[in-house]
Amino acid sequence: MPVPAARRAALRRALLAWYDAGHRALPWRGPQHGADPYRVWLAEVMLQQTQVATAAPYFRRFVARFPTLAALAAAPEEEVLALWSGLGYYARARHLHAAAREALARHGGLPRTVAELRALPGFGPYTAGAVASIAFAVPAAAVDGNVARVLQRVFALPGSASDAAVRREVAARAEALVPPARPGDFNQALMDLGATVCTPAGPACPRCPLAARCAARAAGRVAGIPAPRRRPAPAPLLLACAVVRGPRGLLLARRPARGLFAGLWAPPCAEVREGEPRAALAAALAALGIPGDIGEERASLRRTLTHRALTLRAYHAVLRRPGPRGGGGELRWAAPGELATLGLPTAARLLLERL
DNA sequence: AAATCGGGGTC
DNA sequence: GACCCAGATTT
Repeated sequence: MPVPAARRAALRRALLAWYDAGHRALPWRGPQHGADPYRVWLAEVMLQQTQVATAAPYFRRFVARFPTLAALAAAPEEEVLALWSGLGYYARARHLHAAAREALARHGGLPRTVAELRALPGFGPYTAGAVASIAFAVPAAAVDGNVARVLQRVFALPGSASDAAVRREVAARAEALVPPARPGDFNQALMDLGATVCTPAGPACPRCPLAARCAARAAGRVAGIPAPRRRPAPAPLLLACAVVRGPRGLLLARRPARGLFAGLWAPPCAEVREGEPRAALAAALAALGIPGDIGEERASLRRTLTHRALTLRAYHAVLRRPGPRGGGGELRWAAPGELATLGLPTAARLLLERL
């Protein structure tokens, strides 16, 4: 169903006026209108499935170390992951790094069209639209969780935001609504509104610039739109980890390039079944080329991720042969003071704190 | 279409 | 504990 032109114009006007009257001051929003495309991109990636308050300190550290796309492209992946450590969804960092190199080589910087952006690693429909509209003033939609919720309510589109048919309908409305002028401000206004006013629970409708034009409000259905999504319970996962100490610190192994905590450093771990963690952990050490003997359990930690109920158990272990010599490989030693500068997942940091 | 991939904020 | 967050990629 198309949005009538008059309604479209009224929604745009009300939203941009609200945005101009006092949007949030955020580290990636430059003082003047034209934002730095690299900073816009970095912010969008960090903000994927991540709240503004969580991402902001990471953003500051990241741009301090890598102020430009060229600086990022020149860095080793290892350092990029270290700066991402604790933020989660680490594939984002690897894709960001790969995309920086690719964009520099092929376009001399970030390309300016949705299609070209979309072809880079880590650019999905949302991020391509957000960067194109905010950094390059391309009238493209950028539908994130906030925008989807706002539009579902404004147009009274029932159902869960994860439903494919709902997503298609919301995307179509968003495309039709983005104005040719100030598309980036318009998209950010929708996001700000969703984050600060049209919140998932207990939205502040009396403060909403769109309240008079909101179909869900008119129908008294704001609380039921969108419908909550049901997630399956996280599957249990037991990881046994070897705590190996040497003269140069604690032994770390790089996680495999795919899967959980991919590419990060952690004590050598093995996914094990309840009951035989030691044998499985010994086999994992042998597979790494460092056979060892597994001793007593030293610490354990439970942690729930979105789709995993993680249990980590740390076992004291002694190598039968000397461990790795230098860096550059899949194994390394880390002195206690070094851990903070390395890319470890939060679960591993918390486990080590308990030793 | 469903699963995978973190961590934290919020009620 | 449930639900969500400026989602993308793989299967």
